[in-house]
Amino acid sequence: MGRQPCCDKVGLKRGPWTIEEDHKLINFVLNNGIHCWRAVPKLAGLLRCGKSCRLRWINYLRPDLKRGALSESEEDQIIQLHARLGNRWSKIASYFPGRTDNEIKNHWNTRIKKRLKLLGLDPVTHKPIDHKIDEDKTKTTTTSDHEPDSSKEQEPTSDTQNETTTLINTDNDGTDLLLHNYEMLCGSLDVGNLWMNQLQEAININTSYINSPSFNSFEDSLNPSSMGEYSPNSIQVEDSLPQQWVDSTVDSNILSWDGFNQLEEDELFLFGQ
DNA sequence: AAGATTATCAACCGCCCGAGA
DNA sequence: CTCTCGGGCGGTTGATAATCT
Repeated sequence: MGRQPCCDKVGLKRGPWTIEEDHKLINFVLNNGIHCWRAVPKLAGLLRCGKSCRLRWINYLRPDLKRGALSESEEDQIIQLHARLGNRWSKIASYFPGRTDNEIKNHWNTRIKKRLKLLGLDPVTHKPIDHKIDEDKTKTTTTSDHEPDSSKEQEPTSDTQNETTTLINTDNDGTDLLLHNYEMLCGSLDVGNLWMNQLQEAININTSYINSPSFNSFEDSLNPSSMGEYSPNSIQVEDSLPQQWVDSTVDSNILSWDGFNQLEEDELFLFGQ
């Protein structure tokens, strides 16, 4: 029998999102917030399922996303958190404001795994590969910390919390960091200014980028003839969302930047979801 | 230059869980 | 208590880009 699918998939679009679809989703979320993902595609005029919209928003369109490659220190932090938490990517991602679980998972699977193997470490156990068999033999007598028992949530205790967060931020608590970022997004900070700062940053990046050799390919990505299926990878700058918007909407009135400045605080609840 | 291989990452799938009826 | 629904999560796939031969 099985469950019904999350949505009626007949006639729904799949695959890469177009800029137009992104605009529709962004515009809808900013104007209406998120109450029910299932309803979003219909209300936003998208031929996508709610899950797909949610994923697109969380992994790509959220304004607070930090894009660009993960630094080596971030990698180290991920490794240590993975040793503690296992494949609980969302939990690991919660220690990296602006990073998504998908991003961290991908990074783990494509890079960190290899890096650990090169170091002679098992990516699963985080122990030397040569000793894996021996470790397995003794595993029954010791508690494994790399595959945590899902029945007992391994929330860091005050001690482990300190131990963990020191590697996140030497002079700050990870929770505080998250709360700080949350407050930044939802609290007293004017989101319009936040966005305008990012816009300014994006403009600065673009200004230098225009003079770079890869600007031609960047220009191509803006060519209306290529406005159908597009790949963000083709834009070879460390692009944040606002930057992409600048790239794609600078001459568009689909989304007015002025509108962000007018957002009331009570309209910002969606950023805290 | 062209084809083959590898790397990257956005997106999808299916399961699980919690909330609410 | 049971069932349904929606959101969230982790695993996986597939398209594209980058690199190699």
